[in-house]
Amino acid sequence: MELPEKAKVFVFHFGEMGSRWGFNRTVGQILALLVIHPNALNADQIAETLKISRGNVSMGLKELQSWRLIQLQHVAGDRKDYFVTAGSIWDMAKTVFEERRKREIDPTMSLLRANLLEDAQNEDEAYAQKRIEEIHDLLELLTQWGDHLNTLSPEKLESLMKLGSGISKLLDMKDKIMGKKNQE
Amino acid sequence: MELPEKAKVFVFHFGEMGSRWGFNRTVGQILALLVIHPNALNADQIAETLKISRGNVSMGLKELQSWRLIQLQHVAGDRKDYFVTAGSIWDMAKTVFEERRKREIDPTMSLLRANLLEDAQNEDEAYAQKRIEEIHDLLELLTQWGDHLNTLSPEKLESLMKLGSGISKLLDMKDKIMGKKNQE
DNA sequence: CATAATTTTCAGAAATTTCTGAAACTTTAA
DNA sequence: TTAAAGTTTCAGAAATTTCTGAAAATTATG
Repeated sequence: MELPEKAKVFVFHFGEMGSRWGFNRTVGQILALLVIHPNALNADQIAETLKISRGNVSMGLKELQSWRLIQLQHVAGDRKDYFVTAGSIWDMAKTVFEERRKREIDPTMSLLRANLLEDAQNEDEAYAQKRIEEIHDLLELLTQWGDHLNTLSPEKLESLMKLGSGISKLLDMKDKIMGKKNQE
Repeated sequence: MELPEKAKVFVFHFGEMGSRWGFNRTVGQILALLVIHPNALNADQIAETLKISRGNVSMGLKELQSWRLIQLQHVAGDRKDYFVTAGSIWDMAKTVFEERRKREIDPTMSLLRANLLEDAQNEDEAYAQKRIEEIHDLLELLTQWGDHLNTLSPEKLESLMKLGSGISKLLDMKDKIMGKKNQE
């Protein structure tokens, strides 16, 4: 299956960018291909289209499944495994955030927390701990906020994001109405 | 300068994680070292502490400066260049977001936009364009939102993030008050 | 200006990551 | 069962990234 030029550019770009998002070039290419392809594809088709080895495709598909970004789909009368992307673009973005958090933020948080449990032996260590605490608190704030946003319905989330500068006004409004409640 | 065990663990961890955040191991280690160190450090001190070559440190410092994460600082009576982290942890996080956006999101957006300007030649291309448009719109929404959040004062931003599930209520409140205004 | 101190550069070495393809394994169905 | 169809694994090859260290370039000082 020969890819039209436009599609090629897209797939290659996502190959390069893919590495920024936590996976390697071919994994990025496979995902991009599945995103723009209207039908489910099997491993042989992917290998042929991207001109990569069958084994590499197998590993890439496994990786994408572990990221929950693609799904196996059976095609009637065909024994091969076919794959499609899992959910909408929006769903996939959410999944990438969640997975990256699990893989990158959570381990860091544990490490920082463990560090903060120990006693500082001198002034320098006390300084280091202060900084580590700042990092920890920032990450905690960010991840908790992410969790909250995740609980919002897509519509609410979208309307929140589209508020733009309205957010500032809304916050003022809230402060006026809620008043001193939270300042005791 | 020998690093205490606790500091070592932190620095090495950020070395590993650093690569996730867009730079390589030594760059991550140098940044981590500067974060927890109370005083400015020069290239020789960094090289000795991290046991890496002088040339590598030079490249790493250049990289961190291009990220605007560290700053040159002169020490009276010393000709060497000393470095400290640029701003608070919060400032640095903001900077990382901004820089990554510039390096990763913006080029992707241009590519997607260019693709959308072309006409689809057939049904498959039309499908691909639809998906590409979804990605484009999502990225645009995210980056614009990021821009808005960036304009908020740190206090407001923090109070917004700490709202937690209050966000949902606040949005409902807004809808009630603003009423049908936006639904015409 | 000369030279000493410091930083930067960059070719090649080392380390790491990714990829291939043949062999091993699994599943299906005759 | 057995064999055919399909998938996964993984050792070694290839590609890529990172690192070193000596030489070149830059900057400061007497």
